[in-house]
Amino acid sequence: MPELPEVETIRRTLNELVIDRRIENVIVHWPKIIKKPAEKEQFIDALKGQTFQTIGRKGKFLIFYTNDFALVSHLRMEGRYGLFQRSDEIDKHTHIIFQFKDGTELRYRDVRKFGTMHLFKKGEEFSSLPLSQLGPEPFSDDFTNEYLRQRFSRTERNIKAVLLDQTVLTGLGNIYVDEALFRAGIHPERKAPSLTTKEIKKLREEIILTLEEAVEKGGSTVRTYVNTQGQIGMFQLQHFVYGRKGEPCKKCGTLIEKKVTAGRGTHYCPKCQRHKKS
DNA sequence: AGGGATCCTCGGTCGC
DNA sequence: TGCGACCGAGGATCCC
Repeated sequence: MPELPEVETIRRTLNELVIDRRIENVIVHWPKIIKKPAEKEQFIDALKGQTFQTIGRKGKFLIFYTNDFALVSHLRMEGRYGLFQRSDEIDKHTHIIFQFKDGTELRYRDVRKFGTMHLFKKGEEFSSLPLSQLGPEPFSDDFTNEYLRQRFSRTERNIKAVLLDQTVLTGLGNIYVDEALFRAGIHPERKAPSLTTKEIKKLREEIILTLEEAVEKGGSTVRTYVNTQGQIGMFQLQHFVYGRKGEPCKKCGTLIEKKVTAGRGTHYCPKCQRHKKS
């Protein structure tokens, strides 16, 4: 499930692979991935003849910029891109193909078909969903302690749910929320408004540090059973809690627990993240 | 406001 | 032991 560090790693890799390549044709095997425009033919016609200029990112969204368009792509759980030769065998989970003049092609694979693509005229991509409602990037100047305090104060939800909410902060998913909460010593079921000023400061620091370290390691590789080219992150080796249920805490030795919180599998150390009643 | 349903497939588990 | 049936995971959006 790619989150900010994985998407950033993919962005950097794709920038090397597809910039300056001109799209000769687009093949769509599963149209439901394309949410905008409504008809796949419009999507195909718009992109034919366009050249990839740069690739941006907002939270977990990739934004492919061409001469006239911004293609907003979300990988959800298992979406992945790869550059292939046209003669390479096509995997059954390949749903969208961007063919280039030189015989190479960018393929989008997605076993669960949960990923989405929205095509906008360049400049209009931030004005409507899915990008319009996103909160600040964790690395931006807008992501301050005071901002977090305000957002936490006007909800009754627990901190896990709030940090997963992309309108609060964009880029965190299940892995990095669990990791940041552990590193900040905060129980995932604490009510967001119960966090002290000191805890908010620590949490903000650990969110940034965790993401920075993860980007540096190329992200986390979880469930690597289908290994396409590239993008093999190593940050999973640094995980304190995610995917470590039943294993000893790296700080205190207590066994890591997992339970469902905010509808998500949630990993935590019951000792390092003791639940303080609010 | 916030919790639930929805979209998908496949690996894992259950039960015969 | 073999195999079909069923369940759950998971991000964002829509629904209520």
